[in-house]
Amino acid sequence: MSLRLEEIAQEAGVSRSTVSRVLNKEPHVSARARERVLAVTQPLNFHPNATARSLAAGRTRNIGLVIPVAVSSLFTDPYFPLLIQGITSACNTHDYSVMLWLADVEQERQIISKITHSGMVDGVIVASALMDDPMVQVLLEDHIPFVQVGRHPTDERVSYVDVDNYNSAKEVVGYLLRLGYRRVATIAGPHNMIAGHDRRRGYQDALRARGMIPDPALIAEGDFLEDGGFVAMQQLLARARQPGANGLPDAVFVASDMMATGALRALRDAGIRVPGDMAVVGYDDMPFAARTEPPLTTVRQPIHRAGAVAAETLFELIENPNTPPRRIILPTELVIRASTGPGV
Amino acid sequence: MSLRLEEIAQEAGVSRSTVSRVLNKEPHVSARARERVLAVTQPLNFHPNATARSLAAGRTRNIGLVIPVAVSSLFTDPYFPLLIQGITSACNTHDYSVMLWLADVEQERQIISKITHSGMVDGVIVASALMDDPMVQVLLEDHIPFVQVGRHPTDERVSYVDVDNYNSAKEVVGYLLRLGYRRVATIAGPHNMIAGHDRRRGYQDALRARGMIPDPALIAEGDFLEDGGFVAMQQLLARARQPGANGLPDAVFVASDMMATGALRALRDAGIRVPGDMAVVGYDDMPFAARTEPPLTTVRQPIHRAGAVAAETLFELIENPNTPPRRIILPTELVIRASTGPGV
DNA sequence: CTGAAAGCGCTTACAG
DNA sequence: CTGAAAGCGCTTACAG
Repeated sequence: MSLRLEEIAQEAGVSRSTVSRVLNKEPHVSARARERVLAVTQPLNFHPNATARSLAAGRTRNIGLVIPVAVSSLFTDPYFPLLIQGITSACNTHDYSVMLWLADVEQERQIISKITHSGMVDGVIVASALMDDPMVQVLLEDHIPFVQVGRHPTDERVSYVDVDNYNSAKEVVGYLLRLGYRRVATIAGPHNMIAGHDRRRGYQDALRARGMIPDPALIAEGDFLEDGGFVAMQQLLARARQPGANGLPDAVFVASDMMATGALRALRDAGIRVPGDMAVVGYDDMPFAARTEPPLTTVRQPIHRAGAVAAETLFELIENPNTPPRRIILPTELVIRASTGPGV
Repeated sequence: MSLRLEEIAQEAGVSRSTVSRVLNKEPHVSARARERVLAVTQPLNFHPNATARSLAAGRTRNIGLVIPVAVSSLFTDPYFPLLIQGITSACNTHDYSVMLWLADVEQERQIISKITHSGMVDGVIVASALMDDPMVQVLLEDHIPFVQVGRHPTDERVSYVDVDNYNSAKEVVGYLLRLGYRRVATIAGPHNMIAGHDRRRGYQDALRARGMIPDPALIAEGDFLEDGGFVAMQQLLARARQPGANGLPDAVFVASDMMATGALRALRDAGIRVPGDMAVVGYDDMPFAARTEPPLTTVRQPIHRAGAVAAETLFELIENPNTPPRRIILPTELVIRASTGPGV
């Protein structure tokens, strides 16, 4: 169907090897040969067959992006589009392509083993793995270069890029405390996801740092999505109405902006004013966080950049197989808006 | 690194050809040979090298998903994640993989020609092409099987899946008219995107069908995103305040739910009540449409399904090269919620 | 610097 | 039904 190196070689009056060398930008080619080859190759917009090239070279220049099962429902979260944009943008500039797998419950195992055993990709990015995701072990055992978006809690062979969820959460809760809020609740992310876990710990330790004891009644858990935040806030409100309860929280740290919008909606429904009756903080600084009612104080994390850095780190691991595991923490930033008010 | 067919063959006591046949589920293999092969292949979780297989077979079982430049900013729209989920899900069940390209301004040409000339994929899905996207011509000329999500306005060689944007828009505007609204405005999508174009025409013809003449002052254009809807609504309001204007619209058909949330925000800011002062209609029925304030009357379109159908159509085109162009229209549904009120 | 040739790991007529 | 062998279109030592 398409032209082959052979045809180009004939046309240019050189050997197939030389054409290959020119196309791969290898150094030891005479200027003359190079010109001749490019003279026929450029106007034709010729690209060598990627499959044959992969087979011969032993590398595909493809990376896999795997978004595991339990979080694929999270795909309605603007987090993933941003991450994907970052990844594809790095791939474009480094001449890699990305294969996308949204791993489905029953299919996950099967997909992973296909990926790892069939040589479709040179490496893998795992987005938001669960804390106990077995996929990571498979990748490790099979020596597939991979980087995880989100740190691995225990295994230090895992390369990752993440933000400092623990300290950033601690910081923003500290900010609430300094504003004078005293019953600070949290709507945490899933405890089996590392970001959920770390932000929750940050919340707890911020309280402890002030000599306060985290009250389980002030901790609800959501799934990082809007509805989850809505339901979790309703739980918090219901608990506050129980006999013997200590009344409404005066502030809440919500572990994602999506959940925060759900929480705001629950508060609106309940006639509770923000920040007058309750301060609200989110996490992510999604584009919409500046436009919620009221605008959301939140923690900005560089999602697009995390994607790009993850990809670039993966390229490094692929191209230098002896690179030790890379653990990269990207900076966050506290963004103060109206939802936390002036304090009490 | 990995095992090859050769090793499996030796272990199973058959030839490499036979192993290949078993793995490819070809019919003419004796039960005995099949068993022997599977006996060694299954426990090992063996997968033949995808690259070698592609090269030998002349097909990759990969499809490309290309989201062109001008819409890649739209990637913050939940539309794309839903579409992608539909596509990957069909790919999983049909044993295809998807390669993802978000084509960037300068890179688009380059990416397309790499895709079409290097044989990385057997076909391509083009999501939301601009009406004059040159990529389509390239795909056509190079005889690459492809299907577009969104119809092509003129070229009947293009296979696509779409919804009936024109009639569904006409229908929902007709609904507003039957409710008694008389100054019905629209916030249209970009005129260079087919969906924006068609929904706008549907709006205009619904008015004409009632003997009304579309008033340019009642037509604003947005980019399908939240901010675009916000700005467009502000324009509409500003025009209504001009000297000689005929006052506020009493209803507005917004061409996407995202823009509708922006429009609602602009109305809230301006102290205009929905639906009391102005009825608002969206398009898409995104998950959040049921939770806006007030909940949004909208047109439900099956985005996830469109992705799956686009993929399946592409598989058909790939596997039966003589298939004539397929033009598939998926059904929409009018979803009535509070934002249009009981009528006047 | 350059070319002839082996080889990447499969699939698939072809012959039996 | 099965195997030996050619061939897919490249890359890359190897020799010169």
